[in-house]
Amino acid sequence: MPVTLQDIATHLGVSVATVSRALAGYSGVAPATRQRVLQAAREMGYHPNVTARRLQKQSTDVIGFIIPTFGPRFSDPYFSELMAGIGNAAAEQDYDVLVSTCSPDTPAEMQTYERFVQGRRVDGMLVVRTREQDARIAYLLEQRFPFVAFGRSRVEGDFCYLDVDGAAGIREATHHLIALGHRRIAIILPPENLTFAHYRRLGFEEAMAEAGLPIEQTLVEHGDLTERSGHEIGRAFLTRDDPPSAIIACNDLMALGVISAAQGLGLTVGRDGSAEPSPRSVAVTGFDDVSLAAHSHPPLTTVRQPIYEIGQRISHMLVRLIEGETLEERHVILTPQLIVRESCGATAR
Amino acid sequence: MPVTLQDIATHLGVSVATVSRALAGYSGVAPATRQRVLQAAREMGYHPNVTARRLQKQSTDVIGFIIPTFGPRFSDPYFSELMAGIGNAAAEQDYDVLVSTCSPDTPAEMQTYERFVQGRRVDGMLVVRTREQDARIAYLLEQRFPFVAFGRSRVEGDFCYLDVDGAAGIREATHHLIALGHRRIAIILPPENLTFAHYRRLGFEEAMAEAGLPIEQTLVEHGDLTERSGHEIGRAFLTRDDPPSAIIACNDLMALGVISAAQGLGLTVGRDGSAEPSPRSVAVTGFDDVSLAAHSHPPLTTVRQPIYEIGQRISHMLVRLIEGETLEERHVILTPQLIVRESCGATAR
DNA sequence: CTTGACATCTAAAACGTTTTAGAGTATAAT
DNA sequence: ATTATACTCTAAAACGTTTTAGATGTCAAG
Repeated sequence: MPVTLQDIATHLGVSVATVSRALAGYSGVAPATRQRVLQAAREMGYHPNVTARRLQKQSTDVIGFIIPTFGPRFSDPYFSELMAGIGNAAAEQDYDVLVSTCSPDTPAEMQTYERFVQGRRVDGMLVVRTREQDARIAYLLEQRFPFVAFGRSRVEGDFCYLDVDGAAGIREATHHLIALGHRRIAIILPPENLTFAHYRRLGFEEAMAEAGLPIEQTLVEHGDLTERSGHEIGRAFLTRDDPPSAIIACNDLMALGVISAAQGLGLTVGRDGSAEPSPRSVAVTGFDDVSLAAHSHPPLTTVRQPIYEIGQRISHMLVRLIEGETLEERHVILTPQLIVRESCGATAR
Repeated sequence: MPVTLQDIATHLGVSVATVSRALAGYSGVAPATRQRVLQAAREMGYHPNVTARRLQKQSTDVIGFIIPTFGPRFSDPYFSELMAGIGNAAAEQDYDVLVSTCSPDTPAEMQTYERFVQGRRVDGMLVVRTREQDARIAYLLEQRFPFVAFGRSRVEGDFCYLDVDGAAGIREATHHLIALGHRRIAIILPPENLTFAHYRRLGFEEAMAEAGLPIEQTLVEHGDLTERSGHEIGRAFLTRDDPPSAIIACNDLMALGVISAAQGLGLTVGRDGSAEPSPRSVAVTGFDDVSLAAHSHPPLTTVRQPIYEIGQRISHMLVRLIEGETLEERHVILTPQLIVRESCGATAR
């Protein structure tokens, strides 16, 4: 029993068309009539039915966002912040966000994309955690469906993306550790199929090469981006006979796991009083700068990517794309910033 | 140019009605015809237009979830896990989830609820982080709009909710600390207007009273649930002349903040070797058991609420409510479980 | 040979909006 | 007085589906 245009029209003795245009603010309706319509709409508590409007307009003003969740229990501050950025920017532009969660690279994930796209539930998609071979991107390209990716991919064809220069970020972090005297540096990379794993490895390799340092392959591991994974791999590194003096984790969650593993082994994270790297201490760096990073103990040296702003920006880009406006930049690369805190031992405790 | 029922109908020389019923699996269409329709639909790549279907059915099969975000930058592993639970359960029941983010208790928040409800964008709402006086709940009740709350509220009127017995959880945590010899116990409560703050305070008061211990009001503070807040308040507690020997934080994020503050002050969190509480150590407990809790250093003693399952359950309850099925229980209270780890000093380091 | 029952199908209405094409009526210009 | 020009309004189509009411044909029972 919600009030419809028809209700207002009959109540006022005019046609639905007139009511519609009066409310839409079109010209071609007498000021007096418009006032009457506006008032009646207010009094009768009219609220447009978006479904009907969507059917007519053949667009939904909704964007889709499918969160790749590892495992059923999924907990990551990174995504809540990204979500906030996406949601707020979308709301500003009068768009809604339809969200779903799926394990990456599964049939269920592709089905969800199809559900969103084929059912025309959304006008465009946001793709995050891009993969080297990304079936989602291939599919969206093939369907010629509007989308913006956070991250690059090897997939054939051009598409809009925003990415952070992970190579530069890790390069800087590595340089920093080298400058602090570290020579044996371990790295915990993201899962190999994710595009950003490639760039982060690259940055590490470049920095080590520039410094003329060899890379020991046994000090290069892939984690799954959880603190648990960081804990396990970190512990494995640190209990070797020849442990590294520094560990680069490719996201903050894993870095926090490494810190906890190190402390569990009685090691000091960061500076332990000696000027040089010592066997009783280990330097740790992360990537992301989630809000926990600043409040861990010791505070985490990390590479900051502005997650919230990234959410906003890809949201904006997608809306522009949907509305057919030309994008000033179809490919955006952001340079992340090294945030030096105490976990690498650079500053006093 | 997506394929419509009409397209199939003309292609096959039958009416849209027949195509529709054939696809819907209704009786009243000859088996042979049904086969022809099914095949044509497959070949032509037909996908129903959900918007049209929604308009006809007058329902959307979408549930709404508005995340209360403190501050623009918002980062909480708790919500990503809740979201995963809600999303997965919804998907199982062929429902979609429309998500938005708003600062709690603002006009913008109410507008978003109105937007969802009045525009009939969703068939029901999920309300989380309930407040003592909750305008959202009052509004939904007044509109007679289906919703399920995670948490109780003082508002007039009956509604469906699921809640965790926070009083019991904090009572147990407090008992545990008392049993370990703690007498001066501080607590960092959630913001006062949130309903669960009330119950958690209650649990604390009950446990202290049972043990015949006085509550010092200067050791009772309200935080804002961020690690930052935990850090600040924890530091304030610990730099007093008469610091508490234990601090109960009402969520894990704040507890992690407290731990980092304590360690920053050179204190040991958990056991420091002595059998009794010592001035060089402090016990810390949290609430939630987010996945970080198990991997912090020391691992966090906390009260576990099964966040993922809670998400699933409220999602299920809401769908039942929407579909007019009778709920076995309109009010569910879950008993949380104390998880003893090392941050309270009970187990060896 | 009816009559009714049944199976199969279709036309048309309905959902609530926007928009196109045009009708009707003033007012101004010729 | 006629024509043109706004101006204001409306009827109707359209969006793609579901569903109601009814049409048509077949067959069996009477």
